[in-house]
Amino acid sequence: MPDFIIFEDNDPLRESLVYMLNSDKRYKVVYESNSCEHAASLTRIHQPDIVLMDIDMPGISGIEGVKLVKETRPETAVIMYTVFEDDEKLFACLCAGANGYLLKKTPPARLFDAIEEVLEGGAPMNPSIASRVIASFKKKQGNQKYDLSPRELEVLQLLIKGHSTKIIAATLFISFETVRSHLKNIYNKLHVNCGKEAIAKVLNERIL
Amino acid sequence: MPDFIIFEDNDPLRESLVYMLNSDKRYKVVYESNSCEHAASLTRIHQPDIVLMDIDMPGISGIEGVKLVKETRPETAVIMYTVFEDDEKLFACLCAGANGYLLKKTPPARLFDAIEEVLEGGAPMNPSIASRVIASFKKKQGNQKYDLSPRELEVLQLLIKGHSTKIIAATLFISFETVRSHLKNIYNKLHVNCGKEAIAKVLNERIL
DNA sequence: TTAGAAATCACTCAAAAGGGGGATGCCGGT
DNA sequence: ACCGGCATCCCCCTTTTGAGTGATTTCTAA
Repeated sequence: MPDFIIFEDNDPLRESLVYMLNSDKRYKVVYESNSCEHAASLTRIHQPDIVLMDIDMPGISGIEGVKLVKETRPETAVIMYTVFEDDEKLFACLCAGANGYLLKKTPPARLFDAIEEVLEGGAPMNPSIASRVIASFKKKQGNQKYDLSPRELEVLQLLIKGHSTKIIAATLFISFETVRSHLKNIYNKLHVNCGKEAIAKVLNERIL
Repeated sequence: MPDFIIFEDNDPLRESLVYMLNSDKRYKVVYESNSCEHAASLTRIHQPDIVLMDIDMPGISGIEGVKLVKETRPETAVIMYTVFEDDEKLFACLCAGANGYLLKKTPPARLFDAIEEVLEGGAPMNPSIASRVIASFKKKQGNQKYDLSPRELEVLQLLIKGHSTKIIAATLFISFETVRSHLKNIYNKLHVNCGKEAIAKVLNERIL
């Protein structure tokens, strides 16, 4: 049963979302909040599968909120639920790692579809949003969500072939210790703790 | 009259094969080579009906050779003619598209039978080879070429999520040392030396 | 019935990997 | 001129892993 957290400052709307989701026995809202103030710690504590996030909230915006959630727990799917239709906020959210982008005019039934869609790894969004995203692909290349340096990429590519630190060092003609440094930085950027996790993450999420 | 190409680096053997086949007025050897270096272009040029292919050759192996021939001209029948009886090479050849697999200990008379067999669309192979192929089909469904036990599969599935030995042990409610035993066996069966290589191999070759 | 697998656990030893520091030099932007 | 990112290297220390051996139990198939 997927766990939800809802960030939405409009009280009636938030409550009706909570009510809707909890009415469906497939879902469970484990937390609701009217601000992104503690998005990171809430995510760490509740380990939600899906986060519904408004953009326009007092204090920390939903765009920052997405970053906080994703940095804390990248596997949590974040669906933006907002009135904003302008490109700037849209792309800011997607760059921050949002999995879906729904307008508040979206009928509730479509919301449930969207939830199922993200659970299956999809990226639900309104048609008008989708077309803008497609259009942007002509130039925008969303590779570096992990912001790895060129050298780190080289090291990572060797790592995911299963090579040891020694072999990587020999291959790149640099010292063992340097490779270790790169690996430490890579692990931090990928939010993993060891090479095995890194390989698993990269290959499963086809990051490279 | 079916045309032959023979790839065999052992000169006396290759020459005797050529002599044998050309002595039979039903067959014609249109080319012979001691390496698979130009297997693709030779196949394109001579359009052979049958290729006799050794496995162990300097440079490009016969296994690669089969691929080259089959990619160039799928209707050409390839008969592997080799001393190797081990499963790994056998299955590699069959996966690469070999039509038959004969051991060099096969008497010449049987070789002619085999040629007729492939010309009729059959798949000639020595009984010992055939039995291994049949045997492999029982398990081939579940996990493919690596014959992992059910428990080993469970461990491997956790491994490729990047989990540590400790975590795997806790997840399966077995001891740390048992997981280590399973991992050692898995590494042997996958022909790798460490977990990172195993993850890389499994995910890159989408074995699971 | 017995030989062989599968699964379980244990112990040793050495190598590899991970986490924490810190240091240097280079380069680009403010 | 200064700061930050990048790449390079070094040290210390702990944990994890790999490799080798060996043992027990259970179950199945020859």
